Amino acid sequence: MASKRLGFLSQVAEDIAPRLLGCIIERDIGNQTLRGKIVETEAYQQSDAASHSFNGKTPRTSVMFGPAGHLYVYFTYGMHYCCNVVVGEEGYGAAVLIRAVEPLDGINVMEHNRAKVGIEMTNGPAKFAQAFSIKLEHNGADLKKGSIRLIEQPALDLVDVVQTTRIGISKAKDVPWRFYIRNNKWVSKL
DNA sequence: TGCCTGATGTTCT
DNA sequence: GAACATCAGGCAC
Repeated sequence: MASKRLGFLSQVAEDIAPRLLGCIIERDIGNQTLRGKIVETEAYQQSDAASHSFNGKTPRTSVMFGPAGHLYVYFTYGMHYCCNVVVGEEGYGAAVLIRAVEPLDGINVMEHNRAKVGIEMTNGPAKFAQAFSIKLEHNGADLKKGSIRLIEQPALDLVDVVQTTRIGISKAKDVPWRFYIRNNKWVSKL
């Protein structure tokens, strides 16, 4: 019964993170549909000290241990939400953080949500979550259906994908699991 | 332009 | 009680 769609999400996080670049995120708000292209991701998985799942399953991280293709939303720094795509085998805590997207449709709604225009709308994980109005209530949402959907796109040419170390973390900083689209202005700084 | 810091709340120890 | 996968504003240069 499992849909063939998003089947690639059952691979390991560091393989899926670059594969998600170029994929489309859709978000229904009222009678509007926001669409954005993923341009920056980071991989996190259970054996990784920087991952929320590193210390095992907790009420907060239980979604990460669930089936792939769901949304893991967490609240951080007292004021921000970040959203991840749960990946890998069920029972193994892995996810890919969506760090930045390129707005395609519903840009006026994103501007309203962010009170910003241009790249400031979505060039960071918390900015993206705010622009798309993704909050804790969406934790565990199914990305194959519902109001937030992930649309698979053909894999990008590897020459267009840049792989670097992750940013904004204090552990396992040397693990090169951050991926972004080369020469894309919507990628977050640093 | 780039560094520094305050804001803020959930989670875990 | 401390850590935290952040952001934005203020200030120095």
